[in-house]
Amino acid sequence: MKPKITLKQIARELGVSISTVSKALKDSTEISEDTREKVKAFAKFYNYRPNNIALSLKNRKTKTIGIIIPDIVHHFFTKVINGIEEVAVKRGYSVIVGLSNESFEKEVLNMEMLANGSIDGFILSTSKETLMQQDYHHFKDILEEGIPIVMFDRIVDEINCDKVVVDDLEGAKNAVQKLISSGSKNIAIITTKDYINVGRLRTRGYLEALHNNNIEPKERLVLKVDDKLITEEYLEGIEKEIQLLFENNKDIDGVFAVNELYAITAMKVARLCNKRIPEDIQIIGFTDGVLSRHSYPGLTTISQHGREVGKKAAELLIDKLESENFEETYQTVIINTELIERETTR
Amino acid sequence: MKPKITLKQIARELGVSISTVSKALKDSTEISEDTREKVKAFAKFYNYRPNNIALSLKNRKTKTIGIIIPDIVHHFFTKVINGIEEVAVKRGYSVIVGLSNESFEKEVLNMEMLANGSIDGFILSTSKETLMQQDYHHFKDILEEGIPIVMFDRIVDEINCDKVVVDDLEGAKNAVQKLISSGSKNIAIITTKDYINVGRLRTRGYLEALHNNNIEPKERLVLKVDDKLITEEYLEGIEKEIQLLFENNKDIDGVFAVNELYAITAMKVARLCNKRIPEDIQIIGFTDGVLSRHSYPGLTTISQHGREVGKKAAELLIDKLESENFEETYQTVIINTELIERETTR
DNA sequence: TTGTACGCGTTATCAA
DNA sequence: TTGATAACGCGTACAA
Repeated sequence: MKPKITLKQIARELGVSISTVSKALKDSTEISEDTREKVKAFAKFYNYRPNNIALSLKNRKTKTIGIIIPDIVHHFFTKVINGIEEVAVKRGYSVIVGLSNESFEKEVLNMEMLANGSIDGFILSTSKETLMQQDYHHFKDILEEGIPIVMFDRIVDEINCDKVVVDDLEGAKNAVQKLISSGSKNIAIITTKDYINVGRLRTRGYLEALHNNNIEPKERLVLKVDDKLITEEYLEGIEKEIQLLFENNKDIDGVFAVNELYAITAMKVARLCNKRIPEDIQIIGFTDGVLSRHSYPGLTTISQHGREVGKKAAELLIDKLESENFEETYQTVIINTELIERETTR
Repeated sequence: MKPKITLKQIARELGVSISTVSKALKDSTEISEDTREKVKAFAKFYNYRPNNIALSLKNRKTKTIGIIIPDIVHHFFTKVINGIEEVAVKRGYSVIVGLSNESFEKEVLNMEMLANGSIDGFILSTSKETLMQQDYHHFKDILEEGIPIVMFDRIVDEINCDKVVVDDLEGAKNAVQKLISSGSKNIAIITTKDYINVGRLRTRGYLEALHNNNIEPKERLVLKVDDKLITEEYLEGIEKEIQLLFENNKDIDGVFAVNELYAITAMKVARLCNKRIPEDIQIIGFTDGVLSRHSYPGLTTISQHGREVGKKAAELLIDKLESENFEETYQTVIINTELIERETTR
């Protein structure tokens, strides 16, 4: 076993001082050609690399980004991480991931932990519990400490920081417009409870699209699923709720689901009701997922471009981190959505 | 803005020495009740928390685990991360994620970067390129440096370290046995090229199951897909290959696919060939994914228990990190698979 | 009971 | 051209 070598050890072996070694390795002209070569050869032989921790302590910069997300087993978040990581490595940063598991407490703990020197800034999407309780003191505290935050997707309006969001309103409008244009008359929406801003915006888009086409919205066609953690039993719960929606509203001929799971479940229920897709009923989802592409029939969706969200978020954060005069000016970047037509629409 | 407070600042404010503050905060009896209270009150007010970086430097332990995986947009890996994170936080560790993107170079770079003090140990799954090139010097180097590694799923036999694997052989045997028991006579396997040990083992399981049932394996029923990075065009490539398999072997009445994507694609092709599932052809996959559960019809699969893999890997690693006398004894833990019957088998 | 000194690994400044 | 010293933030052995 040969543990990592340090400047000190090199210095001792070569009979020079630590600072000489340090300078030699950085090609400082202060050091003679001779010793420079000697030191570099030795360092190379022993595969010397500066210790990141020591550098972090000295520079007061860790060159790592903390990502806090509610759930990693989720295609959208995973795409976002991918995007973040891509620009992070490109700009010399590492990425440390904390999962809140949709819990307020875990979100707070995780952030406090990482904020104690482990990271230079955060990129995060808020947990459901946090959104529900509307307790954002941890975000405020961390910003107060001078640690920048970039929020994405599930953002908090009350917090003043950079944000990257998907164009939920416009995307939803496009989705519903597509259904209308293709002949659906009675369009249901399967959405989340209102405290999730994402669901709220998509619901608004649904209503606006209806309005633009002079269609009277009907309360009975709006299903707000109680959005808890996804467990096996809960899944059945969603299915039951959607089943009820279909049974009580035999006239439904179009469905806009605010996420992939709801859309897929709606397809399943439609099949159970012997409705043909897309002939009898059109379905459209909102997601970036794998399910949509590989479902049968292929699900038409509004793609969220999660990767772009991540890339943009990382750029915003790193720009802020590396700007000398960190101006107190924040922006909200909106990433456009895209309608991907597959087989569940006509 | 109120930046993080340090021991030094507390000491200065209170007119005592740094070590007094340090001791007071740890309830040392060396310090008088009086100053202890005073210090603690002050620290609490200013929300003092020790700086992780300084602690890491001092203790020569970062209390963080480096995870290196080929691809985060992948349900199995995501489950594994989930498992790792769960036991990591429970035992006071953070998790830093590096993506190799199936590239040898990125794998090496990422590991070298993190090995310079950022992490205490690695949990990793090897990239395809690394497996293909069979160049494992970076693993050796890092182990040499005294940094423990736990490999999972795509392991490397030549490297001496702890490993956690799914029981690919047994799982594959069970899958094929299920097909045989349910009446399939001509069972095809859709697998990867041999350099992926996982694919190799599953292929062996397929052959063993056939053998156990006195069925002669047929070369023409074995499809080894050229397993590159998954892109849109590549996806079509797989589909074509499978289509060819079906067309050239009209007698196929059972398919064992070594991953979810192949299985789903096989289902698609079967539909195109007007084969009823499971009446005319049974299909079974090998995965932990979401696709299987939500596909139509629901895909029967061998579940890999990714979460368990992650949990076990994290336990092995942390145990090793925290054992005083890090014995040079390594184990390979095998996580059992489970047959989950859905609608693609009879 | 409190404080001093040292070390973790590095770099920057200043002195030799 | 080289080296000693201080500093980043913390904990601790030892001295006062």
